[in-house]
Amino acid sequence: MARPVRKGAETEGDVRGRLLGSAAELFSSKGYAGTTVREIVGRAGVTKPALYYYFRSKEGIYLDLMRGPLQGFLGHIESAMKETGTARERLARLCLHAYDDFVRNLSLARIMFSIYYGPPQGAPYVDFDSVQLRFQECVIQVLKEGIRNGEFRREDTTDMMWTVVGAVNVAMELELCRPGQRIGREGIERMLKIIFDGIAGGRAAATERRRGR
Amino acid sequence: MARPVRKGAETEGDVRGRLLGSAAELFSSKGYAGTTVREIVGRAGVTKPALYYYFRSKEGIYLDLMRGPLQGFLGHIESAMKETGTARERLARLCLHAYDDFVRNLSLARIMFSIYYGPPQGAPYVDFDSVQLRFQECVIQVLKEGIRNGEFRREDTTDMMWTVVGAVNVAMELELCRPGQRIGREGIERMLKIIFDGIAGGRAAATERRRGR
DNA sequence: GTCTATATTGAGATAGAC
DNA sequence: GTCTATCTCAATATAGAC
Repeated sequence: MARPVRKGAETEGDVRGRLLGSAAELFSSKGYAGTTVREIVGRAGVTKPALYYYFRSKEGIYLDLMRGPLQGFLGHIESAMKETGTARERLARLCLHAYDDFVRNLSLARIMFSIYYGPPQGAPYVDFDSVQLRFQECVIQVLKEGIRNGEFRREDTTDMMWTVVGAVNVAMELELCRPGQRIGREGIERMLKIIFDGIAGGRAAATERRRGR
Repeated sequence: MARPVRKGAETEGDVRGRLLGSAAELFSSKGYAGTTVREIVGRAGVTKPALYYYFRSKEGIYLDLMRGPLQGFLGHIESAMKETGTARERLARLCLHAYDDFVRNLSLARIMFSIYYGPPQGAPYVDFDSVQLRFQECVIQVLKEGIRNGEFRREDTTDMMWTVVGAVNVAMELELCRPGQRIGREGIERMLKIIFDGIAGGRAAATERRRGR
């Protein structure tokens, strides 16, 4: 044998890719401040100058790591919004797309989650908020369509949106802290059914409302 | 003037209390690994040996900080379970107690949240899970009572529980990342109404179900 | 591009005076 | 109990050879 050929057969192959993969796992399992560049390069099988060559710093590799999945998520919800169907179907698809994206990038999602909801740990600023906001806007938009066509009651769409977002979030959170006991896609659909029934419009709900006022 | 009298007039007064307060704010705003003991003692107006005297280490002050609120939370939900009323009322009270407790200890809640759902950041292990599990058990217990007395449909209580927990969590998360735009107690009550309507039993829902099968 | 070797800073923790 | 002074080690980052 000549020297060990690692290119192609590896998860990433090149040094840059191995560094990104290593950083993702370590940031995800120990946090940003809790991870050292020694560990990152050690797990990637290279030395420190390699990291400082490809990325300019610890902050640099962190930022490079975040950008991809965030852009991907935005793209996926935009294309999910183009699909057709009832409001219930479209909302379910939107939520499941978000959940699938989350599970696909579970490692990075964990560190994003902990920095978005928790302390920044000294990590450089990343605008998670605008992504979250865009998702909420999409949910509200479909809810309003559902109200217009009579699928949902004519009530506060913000409240409805938060309830829907809560269901998706709780499925994600369960995936983070108790993967065994996860709700999964089917669980999300069952939670959404409960919520949709709770905000249902149409005959029964309409008469009930007229009676109530 | 003699030397500045700080006792009593301070938030905490004694050195130990000032150290705890300082650590709470710093862990909350910078994470466990992102906070240094120099910062903790600096903000508390004392020097390092004082911290190592009262607590044995950085891990020690962190653990002392977590224990109180966690025990308090457990106590509050147990006493909330003793109160009476309809299942809807009891569930709402349970959720609002949890939310109130969260808001009351917002600083610590932030760091708990980020370590429970995210990477441990090198912080020593704390059993957040059993507290969360106990809350979930309580929700399920009241849901089952609601099914027995006809308030709720006879369906999967786990799905119902997750939907309820999702609503509470989303209110907490909003408090963490966008305090201005918070849903608050009233928002939780409105979300719960949606969910309760979605799982409602009684006359209408009962006939609907008999028809559906 | 990737290494060895090292600079520099600041981390957690402690000895010992008062 | 609280301080000054200091230990030890590991952190991020870089210089410069190959």
